Amino acid sequence: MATGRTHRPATRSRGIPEATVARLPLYLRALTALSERSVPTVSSEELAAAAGVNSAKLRKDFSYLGSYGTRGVGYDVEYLVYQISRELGLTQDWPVVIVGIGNLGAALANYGGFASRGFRVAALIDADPAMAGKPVAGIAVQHTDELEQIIQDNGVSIGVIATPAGAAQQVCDRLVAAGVTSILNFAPTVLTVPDGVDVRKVDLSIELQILAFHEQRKAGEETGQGGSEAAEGLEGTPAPPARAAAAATDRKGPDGDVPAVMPA
Amino acid sequence: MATGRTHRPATRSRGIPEATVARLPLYLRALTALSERSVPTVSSEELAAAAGVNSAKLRKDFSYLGSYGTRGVGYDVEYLVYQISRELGLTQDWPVVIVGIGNLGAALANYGGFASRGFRVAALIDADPAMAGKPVAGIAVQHTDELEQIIQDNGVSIGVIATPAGAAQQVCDRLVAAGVTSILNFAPTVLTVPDGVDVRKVDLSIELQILAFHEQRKAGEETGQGGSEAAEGLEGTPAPPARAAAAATDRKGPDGDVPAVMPA
DNA sequence: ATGTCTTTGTGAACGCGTGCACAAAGATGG
DNA sequence: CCATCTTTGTGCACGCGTTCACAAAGACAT
Repeated sequence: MATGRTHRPATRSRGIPEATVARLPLYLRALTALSERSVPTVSSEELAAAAGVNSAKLRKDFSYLGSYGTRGVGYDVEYLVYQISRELGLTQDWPVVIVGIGNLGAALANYGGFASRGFRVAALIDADPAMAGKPVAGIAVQHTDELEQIIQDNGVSIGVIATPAGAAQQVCDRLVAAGVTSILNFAPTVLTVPDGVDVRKVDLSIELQILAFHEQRKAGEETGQGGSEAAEGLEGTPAPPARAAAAATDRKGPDGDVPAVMPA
Repeated sequence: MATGRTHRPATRSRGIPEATVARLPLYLRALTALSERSVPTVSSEELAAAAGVNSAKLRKDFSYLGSYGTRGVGYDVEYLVYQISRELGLTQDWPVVIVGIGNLGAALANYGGFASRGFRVAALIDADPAMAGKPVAGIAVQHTDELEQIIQDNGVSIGVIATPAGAAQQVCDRLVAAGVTSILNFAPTVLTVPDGVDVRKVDLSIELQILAFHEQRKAGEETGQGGSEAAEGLEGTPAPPARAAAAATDRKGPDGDVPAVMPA
């Protein structure tokens, strides 16, 4: 409560919808590009196109941050870059540790997108003693034993897990115990964390599976036959006695392309 | 999604909600683990816990697929594994090409999660002539010139883009022109694609930025003052125009979005 | 068979996010 | 100073997704 400022629109700080937060980095990227081209101002329509979203949505998103635009003109690029950066907390430097320096971990360490936006790789950690001391992306890999010390010394609050699935939870526990409160998880596992700790996961195989679903659907629509009818192939699969039969008959029908969805 | 008109007027193409589709891979993973432990059946409560979701949500998700459970008992693990696999289109083999074999591309090529679920890396493609022929993950890298031929010969419909941002759109266009209809994009760029083409993006830096936002919020609550307070520093200038100068100084270097891998 | 007990499947209410459409705000020109 | 034109900011309606709560369905014991 610094100034006696009348209550700022409650929309401030707390009220920003999660969906909006997720888009802010997108806007920031588009704005940065404009900034580099020395574009002074931009309209919601133009910026929305650059970010790949609807202009109304963009305006509403910005409205949660405040009234930073000028009617009849648009938004001041530099000003908006600063406001969004501040809102996202990118005006400060975030030390990050990457645990698990395999192919993915190394790729992340080399990823320019990190350093370019207020994130600094404070340390690379791996459980393999043979990796210790080995330089990756210009940084010497350290052994897991030093994990706690590293986090404390650097005041790290964000950790990236790029270990095999089997080690993820254990690493996660140690990170949290050491003080990390935000985790970006690349391991294909569900992490359990105490309240107050944020976890975001990036799952490569899941993304592909989702694409496969749509791909199959597209193929099914074209040919008039989809994968739905595959229930027949159950013969070879171990299925529950009664259930297999029941489901099969249930879905039998003209087989058309009656999806596995049954309206009541 | 990504960009362009991914707006699906919901042709009621399929009754399965997008949110449900996104969770199916999660259930599948948990079920596979149970299957390996030879667990015969599982209740919605147990499975939900393993997948990290609410049990009611899980039951509703499954209800879109059909009635595959047995009241009083639960779900037959093997049967459900098959049903979900089929629904996701994983009972068939999907040839995939990875374009851009830098650190990230190599990591993806080595990622076991792909091959283990019906995805087969048909080819690795890179624009650097020096990479051609070089084996990565046991597969010889091929030059971009052969992209179209590779896609046709292998009947590839899913492409993964791991190139620098600058090359992404161009690669995307070529992939689409050659017949690819689903794209997984790792480049920090908004891709524009024609209708009928699905694009999913994985943006490492965006995920970190979202974490930073929450981290800042947490820090702000603790100290009783936080990021919002930072606004005070600028409180003197309510008008955008003057703001530009101040904001510009804090942004050092043009950096922009440096791609994950390889040079342009 | 019948009753009890477990777990599913789902109707209904609720909340969030999206997109439309328009009034208000400010720039611009006469 | 007034008229006109551009673009923001937002009230509102709609649809999707989540969650609750419970009846129905089946297993199991007696």
